Amino acid sequence: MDLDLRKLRYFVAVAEHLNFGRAAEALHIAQPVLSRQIRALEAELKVQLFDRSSKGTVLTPSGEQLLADARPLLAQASALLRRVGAAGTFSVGFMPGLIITPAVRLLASRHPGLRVDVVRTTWTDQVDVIHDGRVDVGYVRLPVPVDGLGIAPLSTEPCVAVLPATHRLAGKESVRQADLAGERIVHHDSTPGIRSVEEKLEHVALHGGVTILPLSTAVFYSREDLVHVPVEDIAPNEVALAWAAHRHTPLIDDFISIARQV
Amino acid sequence: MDLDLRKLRYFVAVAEHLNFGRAAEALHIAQPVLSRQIRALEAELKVQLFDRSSKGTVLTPSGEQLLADARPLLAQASALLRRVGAAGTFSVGFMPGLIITPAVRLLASRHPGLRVDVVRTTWTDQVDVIHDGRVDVGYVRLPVPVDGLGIAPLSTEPCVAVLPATHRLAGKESVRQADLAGERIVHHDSTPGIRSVEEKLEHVALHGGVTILPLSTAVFYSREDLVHVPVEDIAPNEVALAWAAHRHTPLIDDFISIARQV
DNA sequence: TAAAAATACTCCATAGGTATTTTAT
DNA sequence: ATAAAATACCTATGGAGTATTTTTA
Repeated sequence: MDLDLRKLRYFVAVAEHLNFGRAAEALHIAQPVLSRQIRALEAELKVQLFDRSSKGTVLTPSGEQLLADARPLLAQASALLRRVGAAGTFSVGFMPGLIITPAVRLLASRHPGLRVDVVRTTWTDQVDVIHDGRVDVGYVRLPVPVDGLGIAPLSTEPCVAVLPATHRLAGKESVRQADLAGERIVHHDSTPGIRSVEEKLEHVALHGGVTILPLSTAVFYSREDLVHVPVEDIAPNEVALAWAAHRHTPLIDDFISIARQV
Repeated sequence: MDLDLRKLRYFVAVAEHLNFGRAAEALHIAQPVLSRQIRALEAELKVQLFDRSSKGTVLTPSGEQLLADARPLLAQASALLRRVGAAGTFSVGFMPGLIITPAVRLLASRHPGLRVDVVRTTWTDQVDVIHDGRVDVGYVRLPVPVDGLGIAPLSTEPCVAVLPATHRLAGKESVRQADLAGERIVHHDSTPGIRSVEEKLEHVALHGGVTILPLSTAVFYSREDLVHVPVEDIAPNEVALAWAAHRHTPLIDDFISIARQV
């Protein structure tokens, strides 16, 4: 009748290891238990999930199908657990540089007794915190993977180039992308070891590179030895509010309308 | 460790009835069992879900919070069950009047061995079939409640007024909304007992009313005794492809790109 | 006193464990 | 012979039932 999330979790482990013994080890249970549970799951679903041939275990098409649904379901379940634990508090995620105080204040004033938390996010976890229930809504910088999210665009802001105060372009009113050709541009992905904006700026200051940031981020992290110059021909950065698409609570709806107004 | 969906289902029943005895009856279990299960759930979650005062049972804030997450989670779980049962087939929903054959053919030709089903939907269930797993993707007519859906706009088409061949406006090249003032306009919602386009048209033919339909729908259901005339000043109807936002399978991605091209 | 929920108890299905067997390379 | 999964068998947890008690309007 009801799906058993424990069995589903076991199934995902087997699907990931494609080996009952190692999956059982990862799950901290004995291998025969796992074999039996997967067989039970197959019986309950009336579907074969794995082909256990001698040369290894592989997913059947039904198994692939189940796996595609199983992961988000388990994620949603654990998000539910996290949220129930934090009931009575409303959490708002935000990327560095974004000012969310007015909206948060307004929400708090409208709902006396509600505790409102703010959670600073990064490029890498700005959507994760929404999916896993750490926040109810998040201010994100687009583009983001929109699967499973509701999105309300809020504002756009120009991008600036951040460079050492001694840089040849430092005094300019504005620059174009072409002016930056040949510069050492510091990206999150391209430069290993760079995990935060602070580190990015440190890198720029140390090695005389350049990095591109949304204006508010550049202002937020401004340093004496660095300056920023608007880049004319880069698409402006878009800020949006995002939430788990399937959720519908009065608080979330309320916050969305507040964020749109502010 | 793992959330128990059975207990969650019990919880939703109690939350809906706000009475353990009646909820137990609806669940076909004994009342003491339900009391014990809810207490167990509260213990597992370390949260009180109901205030059981003498004058009745009410949800606590934590309970409200849980309820908001519980319903979509249970819906997703039952959608999962439905989909696993239908593994190996890909189902496409469509509203009447939409031509989906080329896209369906193309998908089938690209995936030999795949069974492709088509499911005719209505205004009222065009998104339900996506959420409950009866279809993998659906051609929908906007606007739809977008929560939990991924949407890809496909095309727009003009709206036409459908009226009896004998109507005073029947011969016109086109009409404006003002021309229809004073006519008996047949809507889905406003006219009780109207459940399908066929019934709507029957109503129009019988009582000399008028109804507004997207062009393709009017053509699809054309009858000898009815004619249709473009309405200039109604926003064109938008057709989109929609799918469960959290799902990501190669087949869905493939169909999306096919639908966009066709 | 009546209605609603909780408690006491019994029974059984099933998850988990260890030891062992089957199966295919 | 070895590795991987399945089977056999045991224990204990926990779900479901009935009968009963507690609580409060």
